[in-house]
Amino acid sequence: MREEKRRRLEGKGWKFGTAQEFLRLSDEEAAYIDLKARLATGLRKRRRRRSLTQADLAKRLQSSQSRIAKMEAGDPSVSLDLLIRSLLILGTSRRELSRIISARSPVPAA
Amino acid sequence: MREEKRRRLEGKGWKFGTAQEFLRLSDEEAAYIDLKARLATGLRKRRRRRSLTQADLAKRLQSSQSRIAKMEAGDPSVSLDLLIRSLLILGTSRRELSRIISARSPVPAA
DNA sequence: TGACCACATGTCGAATCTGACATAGAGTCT
DNA sequence: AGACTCTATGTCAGATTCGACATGTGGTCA
Repeated sequence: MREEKRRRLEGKGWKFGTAQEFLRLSDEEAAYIDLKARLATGLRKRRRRRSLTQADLAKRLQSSQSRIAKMEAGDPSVSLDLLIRSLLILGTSRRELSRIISARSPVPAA
Repeated sequence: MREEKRRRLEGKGWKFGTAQEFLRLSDEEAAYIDLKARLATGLRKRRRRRSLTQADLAKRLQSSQSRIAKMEAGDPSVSLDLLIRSLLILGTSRRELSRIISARSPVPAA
């Protein structure tokens, strides 16, 4: 992504420089964040359903507890790529993935 | 991703060290590649529908022609993140996205 | 043939993302 | 209270991905 654009996601994460910028999230940015939140929730749900702790899951994914926490929080330092790879490793099918993405509610029943 | 795992995607890209490794793609890896291919095709389709050249699209996405080519080729140097962001910028809705991902055919009609 | 045009491929410095670690809540138990 | 468990948050070196550029390929014109 472009610096110019990146720069709007200043500092650690979502904090923007000015209030108007905060209110002026572009459509794509909003869609991106929404999508990330859905995947994040989907991941947490699937982890919980298996009664795994973040540490357990981290081991399976060859990652770390802190990164799992960030994934589930939709942290800006986490890419869609990592979220999706994690879901796939948990055995999520394309069909389920598609459901997570398109469900009317941000927290799909499945 | 882990080194150990990465290392299997040696050299430039998909080429594996040995033939058995090539034939032993794990389920997640296969799903990941399949997903990437779908998004790649979806992107190309949407670009073509708008009669844009790769260079045109690159301008819109604030990227470069070569990266667009790599995206559409599902090149290993391209992340799902970039592919999805590009689709979103092209106005692809979550619903369409979900369709691209789950369609029975790897090249969804829409 | 040569001059374009759209696309593919390779490389590279810079930007971003990741796993690991430390540490800090918050909840539960004795 | 202290000990323990699970989760959240901050940091950072190393790995990955990025845009940009150069260059190659194939097609279509005159």
